[in-house]
Amino acid sequence: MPELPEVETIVRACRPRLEGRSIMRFRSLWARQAVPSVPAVRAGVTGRRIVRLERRGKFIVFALDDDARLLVHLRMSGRFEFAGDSQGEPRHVRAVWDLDDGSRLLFCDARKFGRVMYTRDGRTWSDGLGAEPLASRFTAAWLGRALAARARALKPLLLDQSVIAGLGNIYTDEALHRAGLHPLRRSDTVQPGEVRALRNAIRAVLTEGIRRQGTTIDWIYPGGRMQERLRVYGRGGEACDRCGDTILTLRVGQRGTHICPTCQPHPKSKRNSAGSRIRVPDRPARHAPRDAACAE
DNA sequence: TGAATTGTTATCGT
DNA sequence: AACGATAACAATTC
Repeated sequence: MPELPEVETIVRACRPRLEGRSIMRFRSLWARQAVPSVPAVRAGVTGRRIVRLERRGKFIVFALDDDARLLVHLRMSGRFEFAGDSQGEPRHVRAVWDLDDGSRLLFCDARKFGRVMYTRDGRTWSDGLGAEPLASRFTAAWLGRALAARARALKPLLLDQSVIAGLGNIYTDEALHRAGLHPLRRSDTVQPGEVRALRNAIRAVLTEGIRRQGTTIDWIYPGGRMQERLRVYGRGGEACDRCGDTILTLRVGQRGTHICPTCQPHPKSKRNSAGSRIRVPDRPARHAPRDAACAE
């Protein structure tokens, strides 16, 4: 579940070992991770020097010396490891980069959701990604316009990578709690003072997350200490540190969601009855597998 | 065993 | 028609 702070921590840790290195060889042990294809990635990166290692949203960006980019998305369970760093054989190795100093970078990914993407389009590959929440342009005014431009529940909007890039489930819940906003609050009803609180809360949780090197809640991401500072995430049934009320776990947009009902009062009564309509798809409408049509 | 997790895509409803 | 909500999906661990 690496979100922005975890990815930033990984990038900072890998930067001294990757910047300036040349890629001698690339191997993929899981064909579907490579976009557009394993041969395309291999041809693109072999012999190239890594000029900079950067982060954009939750993407790790290898800026290559020919202006092409290698993008790695860790998705749920991806992680980087250097060969020899840990005792024993690394598990779930899906890709390997041999570098010119003899070191080897491993991409390990138990669930195989991670992606390694090669693009020559250094300028516009990230056009579909939203604002960087820690950039100076991420102001209350900008966020206010983004919220007002849509009529969506706050939490799904904050999780939408095309609006803001980098927030995931943990930091979204934390930011909403710190801002005192309910995850189902409609984005276009948020008042200016609340927008400022939300903007500041987002930056505060992400900054603190980076300072504490991310959140470690399971075996996927080791080394973080932000879990000690979480106020709602994973704390259903416990007392809110701020008001003492019991933290609730609910379901918002198919995501486990944690709130303090006192600090984050529900918007209005239950005016939006759309949310109460439970539509049961009588038939999952299984479509014919489309792999017949699009051979890869 | 089923729940949990991310982001993309297809589809349904308004 | 455009937008928002929803579900399915990829795969694995506990």
